[in-house]
Amino acid sequence: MGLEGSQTRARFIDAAEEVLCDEGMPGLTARQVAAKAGLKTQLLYYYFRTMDDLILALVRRVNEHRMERFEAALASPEPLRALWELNSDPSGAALGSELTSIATHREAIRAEIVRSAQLFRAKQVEAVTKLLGAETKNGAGLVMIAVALSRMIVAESALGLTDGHREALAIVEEMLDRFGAKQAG
Amino acid sequence: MGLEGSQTRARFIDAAEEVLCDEGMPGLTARQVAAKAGLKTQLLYYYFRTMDDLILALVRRVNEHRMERFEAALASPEPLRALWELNSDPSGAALGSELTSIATHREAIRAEIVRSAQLFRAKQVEAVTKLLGAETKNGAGLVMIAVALSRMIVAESALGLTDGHREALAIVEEMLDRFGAKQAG
DNA sequence: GTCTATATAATGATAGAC
DNA sequence: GTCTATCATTATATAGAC
Repeated sequence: MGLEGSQTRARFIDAAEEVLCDEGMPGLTARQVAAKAGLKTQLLYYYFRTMDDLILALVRRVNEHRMERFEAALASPEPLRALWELNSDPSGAALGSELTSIATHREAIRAEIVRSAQLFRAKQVEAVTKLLGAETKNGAGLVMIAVALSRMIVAESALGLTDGHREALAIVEEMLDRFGAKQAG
Repeated sequence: MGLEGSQTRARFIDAAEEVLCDEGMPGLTARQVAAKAGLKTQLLYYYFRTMDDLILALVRRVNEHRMERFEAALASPEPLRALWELNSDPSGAALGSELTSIATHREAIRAEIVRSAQLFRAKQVEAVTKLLGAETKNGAGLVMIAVALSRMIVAESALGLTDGHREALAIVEEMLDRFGAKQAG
């Protein structure tokens, strides 16, 4: 059984994703990942040369998941709202923020994260621009606002800080209703 | 000379602010702060019982600075634009993001950060609502969007990821022009 | 492939001399 | 107040037995 397709290897990546979601980047240590996987810390270094290697594999995994969920959202009956909900999903938004944090502090992984973020943004902008059609000529700007807003709301909510969230969500709802109506009609 | 008013104590806090700006939360260690201050690591524990104590003092300092700059922005000839620029200032926006990160990972300091974030948001919402007057009934929502957007743009720019930034800034500029014109007229 | 044992560096923090 | 010396803990990572 090769290293690439190994089930044990996959368990480490699964555990890393869980840890990143629950504890964020500071918790992403060899010990915590191995503990979550129920495996020995030293075994991790049999499957991954370094922690950066594990994190790189994790980043690729997170991006694949994100892309799958993105395609599913596009196929839903109300794609704009589904996209907003995808971005607002606590675990998804948290992972997005943590990826930015990882990219900031780990040079070795930065390029991969930036590249995949660019790809994901391009896909989202393309989809939103198409969905909005003649409604606006600035789909990219709206995507930026939606992504930034959803991430901040999720991060702050985790702290119990919700001031202004209701009002911001009202703006989003108004736009979704307006554009959703145009799509349906 | 008491501990509170000590100049050496202030040097540690200065150094901590620099480190937080340059390296982010992972770099905020006793050794790095002391090195930046040009002082011994152990001396830090004479002035601060624990690292959390130092970080708490830093949080209070950052908030004071932020409030001062906020008041200055309000007094400027174009307050809305000055507020946007305050939020978009790389060091200010980076500190805002790092404070959220600290609050997420350090329970002991969370309450202080959340409280000051609530205070700052309330002040910003009050000011923007007043400045916009009859233009909008949702100043809080606009403040949320502006803060979230500026933080994300600053964080991404530091990674060399600028896709969509121009388009998002165009939306902000359009609104500043519109509301600025109403103020002037 | 998985284990025990260990190397090395960094972390927060304390004791006690001066 | 500042110093030297030190400790316990955790980090990444490796060596070698089985």
